[in-house]
Amino acid sequence: MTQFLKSHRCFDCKDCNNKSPITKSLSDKHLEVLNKDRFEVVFKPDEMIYKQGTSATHIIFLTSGLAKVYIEGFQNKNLIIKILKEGEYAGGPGIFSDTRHHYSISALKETTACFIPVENWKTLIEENKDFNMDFIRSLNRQSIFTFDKMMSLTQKQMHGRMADALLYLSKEVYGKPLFELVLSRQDIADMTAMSKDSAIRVLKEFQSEGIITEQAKAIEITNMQKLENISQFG
Amino acid sequence: MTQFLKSHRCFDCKDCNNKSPITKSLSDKHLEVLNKDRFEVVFKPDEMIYKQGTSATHIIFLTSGLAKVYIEGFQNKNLIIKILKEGEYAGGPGIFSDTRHHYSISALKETTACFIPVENWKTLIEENKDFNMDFIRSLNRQSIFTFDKMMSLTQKQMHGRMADALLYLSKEVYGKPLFELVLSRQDIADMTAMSKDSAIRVLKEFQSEGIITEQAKAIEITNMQKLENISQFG
DNA sequence: TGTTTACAATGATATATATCGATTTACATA
DNA sequence: TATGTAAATCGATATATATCATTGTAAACA
Repeated sequence: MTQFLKSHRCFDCKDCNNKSPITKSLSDKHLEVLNKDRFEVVFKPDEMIYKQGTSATHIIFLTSGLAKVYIEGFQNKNLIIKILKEGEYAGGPGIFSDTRHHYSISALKETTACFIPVENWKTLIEENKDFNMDFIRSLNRQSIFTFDKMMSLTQKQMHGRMADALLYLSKEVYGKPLFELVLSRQDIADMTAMSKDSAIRVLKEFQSEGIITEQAKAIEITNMQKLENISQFG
Repeated sequence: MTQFLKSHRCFDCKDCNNKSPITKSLSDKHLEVLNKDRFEVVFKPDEMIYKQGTSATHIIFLTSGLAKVYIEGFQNKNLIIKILKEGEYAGGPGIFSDTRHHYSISALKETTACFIPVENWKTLIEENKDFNMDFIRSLNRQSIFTFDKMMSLTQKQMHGRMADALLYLSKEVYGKPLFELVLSRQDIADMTAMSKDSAIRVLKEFQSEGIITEQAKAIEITNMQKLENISQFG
């Protein structure tokens, strides 16, 4: 008989709480609301967590692993809009509007996602002013992030966009200049809105100019200053 | 002595109410909160309503006219993200996060904007659940709109992007296939993330193919079906 | 009326980027 | 170890787009 585990890693939202800034302002009572109907699912690399177009019934928190959030376009062309890491959540803009997912999320490595019903999230919004404001603030930060990305993608050429993507991975996702590369070349192309071949070429150029070093499945940024210059003027 | 008029056009938010869906759920009491400290300013064409980078202290409603919302990039390259029309509002993602404006808004023709202090807006959010949900919904719809734009700009080539811009103007801004063109060629270029010269060229091509007709300061879409095809496959 | 000025248009050219075909490499599996 | 398969690489080429220099046009103005 199939067993659905309530929790693989987290036994209670209280334990998870310190990982996710968004839930900071919740009282024990409200953490219990969050905890009540949640369930966790473990995804293998490349498995889909959300599928664009499906019904948006749950908010997800990543309790472990890494996932890519991407919009599926025409002719198999995707655009990766962000990388989700442990402790971060994703609702998607459809949550309270048309209740559909406007992007897909898939696991980049073994990843655990915690699913929280939208109705419970709504309860928190309605009953806790601070949480509500934190949520709105987080939506706003999302927008600012998206605007930045849009400017990078539409106004810089390939080298500048690639620099931005590498800086994003290094600074915001991993927090260090040497990081494992779970993304394929195609993924990197999808982050920078260029063809796979171009992504390969630009990365090679960065390597031969000593800006990055690639060994096995890792990338190290060896000349951060130069990369930031390229980001700014490329 | 300089006179600051409380209102040029609207005497009370109650009168304005039917124009703006976002305020639909407000009671008389809360409309009074909205009304209390608001003030209107008339802008001449090309004048700046918000300047990117400045302090985000007010939400604005357009009570008349038309304005462009755009992000100022590097080397004078701007990206127009939307056109604001009568009854619509703009807060900007900085409102409740870093209290800075992340985009500029300037008038495209004589335009009246009503300024509402952020604190009053916040009061409404905190005291009226329905309004709060409407506001969140509206933020979400904004995000969906931005995602769509980002996909258009990064995954379509010039003709497709131009088609999208024209369809946007026709369907969402003016609501009809014949409309006055208050935008310059540079503006259109800034909407479609291409150079001014390219924008001119693509528009000329659309004209010679009978997709649009341009007379004086107006554009008419004469072959909507064809334009939609170009939008989809270009 | 002529003159200025900003905007629009256009052809020639340069540049950025995508595409294609052919190899190579890495890795999983028999 | 052999072998199949997907991913990465690379050069040649085609295409899309920007840039530049020039001309045209129409509204504003002296």
